[in-house]
Amino acid sequence: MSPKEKKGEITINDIAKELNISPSTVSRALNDNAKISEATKNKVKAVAKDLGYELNLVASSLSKNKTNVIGVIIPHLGSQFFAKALSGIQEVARDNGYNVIISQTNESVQQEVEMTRVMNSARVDGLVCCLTMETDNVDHFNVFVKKSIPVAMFDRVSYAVPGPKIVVDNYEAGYVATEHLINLGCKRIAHLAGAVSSKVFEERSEGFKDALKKNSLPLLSQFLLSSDLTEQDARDAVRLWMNLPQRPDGIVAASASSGLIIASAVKAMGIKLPEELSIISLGNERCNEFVTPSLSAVDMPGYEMGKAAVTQLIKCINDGVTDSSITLKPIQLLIRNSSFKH
Amino acid sequence: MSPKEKKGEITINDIAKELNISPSTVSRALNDNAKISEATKNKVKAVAKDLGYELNLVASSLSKNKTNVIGVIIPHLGSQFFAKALSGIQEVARDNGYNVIISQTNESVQQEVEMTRVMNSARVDGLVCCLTMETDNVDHFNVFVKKSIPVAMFDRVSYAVPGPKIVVDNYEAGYVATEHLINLGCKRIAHLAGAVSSKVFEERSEGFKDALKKNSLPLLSQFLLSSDLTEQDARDAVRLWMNLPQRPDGIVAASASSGLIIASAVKAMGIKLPEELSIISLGNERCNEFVTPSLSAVDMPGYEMGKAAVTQLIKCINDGVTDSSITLKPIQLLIRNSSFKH
DNA sequence: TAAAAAAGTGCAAGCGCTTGCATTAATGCC
DNA sequence: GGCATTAATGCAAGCGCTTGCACTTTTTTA
Repeated sequence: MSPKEKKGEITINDIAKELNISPSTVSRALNDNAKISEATKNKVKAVAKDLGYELNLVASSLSKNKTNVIGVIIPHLGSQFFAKALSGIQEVARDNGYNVIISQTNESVQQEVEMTRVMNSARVDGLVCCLTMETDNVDHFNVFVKKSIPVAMFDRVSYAVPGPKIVVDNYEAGYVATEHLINLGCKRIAHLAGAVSSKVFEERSEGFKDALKKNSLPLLSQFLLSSDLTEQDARDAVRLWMNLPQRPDGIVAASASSGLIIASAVKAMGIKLPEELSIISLGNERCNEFVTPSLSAVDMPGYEMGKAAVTQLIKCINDGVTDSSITLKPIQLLIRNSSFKH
Repeated sequence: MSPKEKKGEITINDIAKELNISPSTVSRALNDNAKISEATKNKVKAVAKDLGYELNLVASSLSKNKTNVIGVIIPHLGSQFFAKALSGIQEVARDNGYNVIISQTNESVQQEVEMTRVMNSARVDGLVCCLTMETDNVDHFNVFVKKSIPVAMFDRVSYAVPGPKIVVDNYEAGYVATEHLINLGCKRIAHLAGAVSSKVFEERSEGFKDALKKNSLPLLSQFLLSSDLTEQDARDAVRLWMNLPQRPDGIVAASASSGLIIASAVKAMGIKLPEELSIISLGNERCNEFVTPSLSAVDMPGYEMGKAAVTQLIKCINDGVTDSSITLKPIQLLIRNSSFKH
């Protein structure tokens, strides 16, 4: 094995030796530095290609004190909303020359804290994250704030951390969905809400309530349920509502998956959708098109949120951290067969 | 701004100065090197914590010539199967002290080539990937092979690249699914297959054909269609089949999403599922439970494949590249309401 | 045509950490 | 009590690239 192959890695020094010039010239040539003559650049590039040289990003990062890496911390990788968001994140990052390293918290605050530590160690140039449901203390982001490493948050955000926030107008989502049911003639609308501690779900609830109020419809206390939106929660809610003497004639589900479960549970009870009951969910999944009846939904633009988050993040990386806050609209109302004109 | 804060980063030198010892001792102490006394270790760790020191992985990687990063190249981040796989990949990686950097090819070979270049530049310690549908030339992986950087492939793999291969037994999937329909009494079973160029789909087809043969059922040529499994392809297949004088009484769809579309298209034609026609798809999605009738499927264990891929990869990183090839079984047959006893 | 400006390269330090080897201090042995 | 071990620490080079500054050569300007 010749010494050149020992490490299997070609460096700028190899190129330099080959051409009898200095490594600094090689570096500058490869980076298209204006001070290097075209002739030299061409020679260098040719040899680089010849030898199969590929920039060592690790070394480059160290000396430039910039990694060109964006860290992503999200609750799950497996769920549709986040998968979409991640896809958007990765695309924009790639287009701007950034790599992205990922991590999932599984809704555990402890994991979230741990992951910020890892991201810090990796010296990411920026962070995009969606907080855990339980996160209220956000001190673990201080490391980044102190170093002016921008942190962009989307969906579940905290205004206690400076940096871009990308959210959808959850209030409007709740409002629009509810109003849609009202326009169809529903009079007794129920809402399965998410944990009150979460801004996202609180706002959706507010939108729901205001839509009722604006339309002079009463809000029955049993018709507004808060939960963790687990499968069991959804089933319990359905059981409770459907055993009421006065059943609801419309349901607004706070999440895509709870909507799906509610619809399925209701159907299992033999209740006719949408004739006896209209359903709409806040958050759309591909499923919604395929179930019978297809499920109306307010679309939450995960992909767009991901893109927007990174776009803003990169702006901050380049121009310094700012507090830009983007509320994505319009939220698309997808009217399908689960909501019906009474 | 004091000089210590200028960079905002605490280094081992800062700790060394604070304690009047050498940086090497600090480094060793932090790494729990046996040659360092407990007393020193404790002092060092205390000061490190005090100053808020966090290892600079970039510098560490450079000097150790090991990044502890695993690169992932997959077709999409947004699709359910890959999202699951990614989730498994990330978990195992994290548990073993690896970070993962991601990229998606969008089924473009050119992107795939580009991404291998990026991963090489990032000096990943290992690569896990699922090839593009169109990938036949795999020369772009040679860089890694030459450097003995292990490459683990899952689902869509190439045996031309050394390293672990994680696949499901696609033949068995096709076989089992078909047999299930046969056991229900289906006599005229059709199959919408994927591109023949793909091993995955070819094997599923083979399983389908063999199941028919084994059970002495004829294979009608119009009943075996190859396609790219797009939405349009699925609709076309349904139209063709349902206009036949002798309609099929069972359909095996080569993918989860085509199965969903087939079921939906068939229902739209007023055909009764599962009374007139049984459907099963190779690949399961959450949707399948929620559609009516719920869709039977052979489950493809994405999450497990992801985990297995990284597990094998890390084994290779530690012990050298080997060609371990894992075929995941048993594939789970999820019998739901779309397949019915005739 | 001499002086000034511009163009093109090279030198060498530095990014923060790791590690082989040398050095010193402490302990054990006969 | 002198010598060989062992334990604990420091030195300094090196990982591969970047970059401020110095230097040389060429071109421009008056």
